[in-house]
Amino acid sequence: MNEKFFDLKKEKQNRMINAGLRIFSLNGYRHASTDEIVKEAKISKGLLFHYFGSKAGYYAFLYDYISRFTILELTSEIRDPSIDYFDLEEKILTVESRLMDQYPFIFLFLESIKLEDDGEGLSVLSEPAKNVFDYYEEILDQADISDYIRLRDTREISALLHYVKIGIMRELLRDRGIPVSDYTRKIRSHLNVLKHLARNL
Amino acid sequence: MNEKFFDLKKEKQNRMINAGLRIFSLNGYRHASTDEIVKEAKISKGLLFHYFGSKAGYYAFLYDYISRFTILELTSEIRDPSIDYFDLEEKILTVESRLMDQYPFIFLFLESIKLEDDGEGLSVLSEPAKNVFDYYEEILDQADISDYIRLRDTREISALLHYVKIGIMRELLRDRGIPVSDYTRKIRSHLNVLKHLARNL
DNA sequence: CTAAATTTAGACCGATTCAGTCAATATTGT
DNA sequence: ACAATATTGACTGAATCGGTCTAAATTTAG
Repeated sequence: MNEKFFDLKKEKQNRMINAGLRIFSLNGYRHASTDEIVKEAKISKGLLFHYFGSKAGYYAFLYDYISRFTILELTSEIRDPSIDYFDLEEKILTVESRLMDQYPFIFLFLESIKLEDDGEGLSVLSEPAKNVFDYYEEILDQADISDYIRLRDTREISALLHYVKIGIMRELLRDRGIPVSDYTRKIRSHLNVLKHLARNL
Repeated sequence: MNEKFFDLKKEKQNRMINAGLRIFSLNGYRHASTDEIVKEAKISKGLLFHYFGSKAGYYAFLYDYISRFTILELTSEIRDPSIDYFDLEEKILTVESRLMDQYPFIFLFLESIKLEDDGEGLSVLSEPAKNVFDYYEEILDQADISDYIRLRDTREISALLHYVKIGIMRELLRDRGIPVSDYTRKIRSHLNVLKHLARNL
């Protein structure tokens, strides 16, 4: 990629990043067209290829940039994960909300990579310092669950919460008019239901 | 469509139906190619157009057939929805399992229609007798929740369960080797976690 | 102000993919 | 054996694809 991309105005950078996150999440690598991406980003086609060289290069950049950024934000906010499990989940949610304010489709993009089956798309994904999903598992395993003795472990609730998050984010994909804060609020509400249920075990 | 489709061997009918359900769920109407569908269904291209006339006609058939079939199975199995809420959810799950044995991607297909934004794809969807999603809401609202006094209503748990179902089904989309029974078991396990939590309120 | 350097646009290209057709072949029923 | 029906897949023109390139717009330097 062309490093001068980072000299562009932040707003334009984000438009170019968000367009890719949305179109790739929606259609997968193969069916995501660069025409659709530049239209969404409101830039010319030449510009995309000027900065990223190729569709594959652009895809690789997005994955690398977004996964590093996510891990960075999580590590800096959550220095000690051995706190109460639901407090940790809330903290994670706070970080995710902030990330989504800037990149609404960030987690749908990461999720869509799990479904990716196109050879070219897959071959181009670098393994960033530490895989995002592994990182989640790692910190959630350190959480304190002593308040919920009847809960053997939290994996099932974490998985459940993950499904809820993805489900609500996919609703965001549909209607672009709805602000991100609405989704954060919804997710927090579901988290509270679960917390409430678990507290009373 | 050509009604003689129903004279084909059931196995071939189902192959033709399931291929469409999978490819349309995965890619949406516009990016789902008939080439990919006939390859998945192991039939020739001519055959698809012989029975359904056009891509749009095929899409319309799938929606109409699948949503009628789903409602039919639900109504015949659940004659009285005013039973205990979690018992009702289990009953629904049983019907869904049976449906997924025959059409593994049935609910992902219905879900994907919510995201559909292609003009031609949308214009062709007939409103079947009663919308599937409305039907779900209707019966779930009749459930008995007197055992869970602290639960104001079940909407939030139903929504949560829906997200879990869709999430697990999407995992099914990835790896075609895994049998449907695995997914049913997983969903049932999550349902049990929720039931267990709610019972102890 | 001007000229050089840089950024951006979008028409354009050859290749590929698309929905749909159709003449030929295979299968079925009598 | 023969007619009727079911099925195939090569083929078509149109559209779309990733990527290029020249020229215009904008910014920077003197």
